[in-house]
Amino acid sequence: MPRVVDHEEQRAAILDGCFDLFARKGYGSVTMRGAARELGVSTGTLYHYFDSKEELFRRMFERNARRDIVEAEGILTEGDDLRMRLLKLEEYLEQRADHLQAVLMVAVDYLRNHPEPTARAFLAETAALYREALGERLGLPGQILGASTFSFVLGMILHRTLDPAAPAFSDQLAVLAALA
Amino acid sequence: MPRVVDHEEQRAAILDGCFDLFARKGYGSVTMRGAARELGVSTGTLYHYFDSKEELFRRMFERNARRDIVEAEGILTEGDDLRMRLLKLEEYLEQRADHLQAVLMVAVDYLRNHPEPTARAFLAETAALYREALGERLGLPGQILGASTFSFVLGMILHRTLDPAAPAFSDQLAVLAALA
Amino acid sequence: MPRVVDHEEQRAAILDGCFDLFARKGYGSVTMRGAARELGVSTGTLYHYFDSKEELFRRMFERNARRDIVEAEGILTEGDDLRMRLLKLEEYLEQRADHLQAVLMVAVDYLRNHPEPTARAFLAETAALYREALGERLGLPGQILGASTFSFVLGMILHRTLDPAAPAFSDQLAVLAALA
Amino acid sequence: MPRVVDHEEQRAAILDGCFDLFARKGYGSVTMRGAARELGVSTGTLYHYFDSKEELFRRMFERNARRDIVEAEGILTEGDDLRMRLLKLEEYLEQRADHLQAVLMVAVDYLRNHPEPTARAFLAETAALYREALGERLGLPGQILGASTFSFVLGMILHRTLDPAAPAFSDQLAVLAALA
DNA sequence: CATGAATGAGGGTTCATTCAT
DNA sequence: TATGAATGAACCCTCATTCAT
Repeated sequence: MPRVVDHEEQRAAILDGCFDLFARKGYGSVTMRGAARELGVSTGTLYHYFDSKEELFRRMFERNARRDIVEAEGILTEGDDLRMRLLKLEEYLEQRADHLQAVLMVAVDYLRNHPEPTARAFLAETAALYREALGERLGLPGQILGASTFSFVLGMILHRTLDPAAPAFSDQLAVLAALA
Repeated sequence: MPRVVDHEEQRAAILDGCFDLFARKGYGSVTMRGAARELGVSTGTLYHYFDSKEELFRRMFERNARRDIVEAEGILTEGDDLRMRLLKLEEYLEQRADHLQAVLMVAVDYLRNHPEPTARAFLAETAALYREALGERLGLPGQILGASTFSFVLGMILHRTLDPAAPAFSDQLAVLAALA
Repeated sequence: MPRVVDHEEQRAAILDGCFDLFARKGYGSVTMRGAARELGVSTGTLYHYFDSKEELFRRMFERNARRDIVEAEGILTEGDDLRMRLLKLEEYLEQRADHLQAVLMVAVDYLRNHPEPTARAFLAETAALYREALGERLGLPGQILGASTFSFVLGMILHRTLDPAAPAFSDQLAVLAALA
Repeated sequence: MPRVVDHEEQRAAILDGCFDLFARKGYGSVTMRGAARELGVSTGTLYHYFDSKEELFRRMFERNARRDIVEAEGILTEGDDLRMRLLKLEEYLEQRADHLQAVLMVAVDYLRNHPEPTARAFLAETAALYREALGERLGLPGQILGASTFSFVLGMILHRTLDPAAPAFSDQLAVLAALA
């Protein structure tokens, strides 16, 4: 037997250690050497577990998305009325604002570095995961309503990223709640 | 001082020729050599007019923003009622969807390549230009309402970028119009 | 000592499985990991049986040479007259052209990757095996005649490798036969 | 104007400086960094003049072939009878043995590193240059005779490369002359 | 005996920028 | 003013070999 290491566990450990790095610096600015150094392994080891930088990124990104969704589902408990659920959403967004900004940034960044259709498809799938979770948890009837709300959330996050002086999520969501 | 005129004309010509390049390939994938070749000048000339790739980008980006806004103002004519103005917005967005997606992408892309505060500040300013133009033209009372609508527009564009299967702008704006 | 038997069998199995790999991809392009995978063993096992990639190659190469010679001797039966034997040679060469090209390629390839005198000496020895077998089987009197014929055969193989449009072995050998 | 350098002259200077390196170490063992160092330029400069290692090699190889042929033609003067011309060939081969061995080695080496059909085609073309020059200069009637002689010459060179103890060119050519 | 995880120097190549002309 | 040759650090990735298990 080789060094007593559970292959899948190691992969997971690397992925977990990677998210921050990608989130902080962006896809294009993460170097495999840098990642290896940060993780305390060699570049060879990184390539032992992942075929390429892109594969490393994709697995990390998907893993993160699933975790985000689980976490969101823990907060956006069903059953309450819509106003209540919007408040929960606000709480979640505010709590995880930095993280979500990072996710968005890194997604766009990845897209720019990989213009191939497969990369687009990968991101579309992952975006759908988030969108569906949001629509479901918010109990919004109809696809379009869910997608529009997702657009709004996406936009608020991006808006704040581009301009930190953008209004708080709570204020913007209040507009939505008032209309609803 | 005819020299100066030529000088400024050259600068402008370079900037105009640059937007497509940045939009198509992204900030990180534009090389100064490539840009020079595409523009039919030498790298030396590029550096004669602009101190760095970043300066080239900034001037190009700002110039584009001003043009976008002028164009939008031509379409989002004031005077009509809100529903009418939302229809005009829809028309503008649909017409310029690709361009606006590119602008968004390139902005985020630039941010990732330049994490310094000055870069953030530059983008925040430019974002404000767009936001204010939108609020004004739509005749939305109150900053927050304007900012929220801007978030929504931003989100729709980004949503479509991440997932081309996202609902059409018209459908999403219809949700907004129905609420209003 | 059944252990020893197994051991030697394993070595032989590895060597036999290796030739194709080296022939197909060339010395420089065979990786120990790739070889291990193809053979269905681990890199560790490879290194257990052979000290280095070079040793693996040498043993494989020599083993192959011996087999080639045995095979050639089966075809180039003595006793016939020279013209007859040249026809047999032609038959053998045509039959095994691809294999012989591969042997030649891999030999040169190995030489380039190991410029040390010991590597040259190893190849010189192996070349002598082929040359002597050829001279003997063809019944050529004198070393120089044998060596010259060997040069010619070598040249035909290399010629065809460099330029697949080179004349067929039969046509070239006909020139030789006509002179003889 | 940029640094006063004739582009084509520089290219030629690099190519000339490269041959020895490739000949000495083989295609696979020449690194662009190493080549740059040896030539006293930076890797960037190498890539300024040649798109890739392969292009550098090809141009160098073809240039060398043309020079070889010009040189051979200077020695293998026409007009003499065949025996005389074979003596001249012997003189040329002996004089340039090391060089020709190197050419052969590097050609095979290149083939192993670039298995693509275009690489084969390139080598086939270059081989044809040598073959035709030889046939013409030796005044050999018929394609097959020329090609066979080329095979023989190729074989002698390779033979000597594989086994330095192989008979001298003169002795082997004497066999040919005796037959003719 | 056998495994395969781990290493890290080194591979080809890119690119923002400088500067002699 | 304009040119483009030159730089060299840094990029992603490979691979022979080692060694803990």
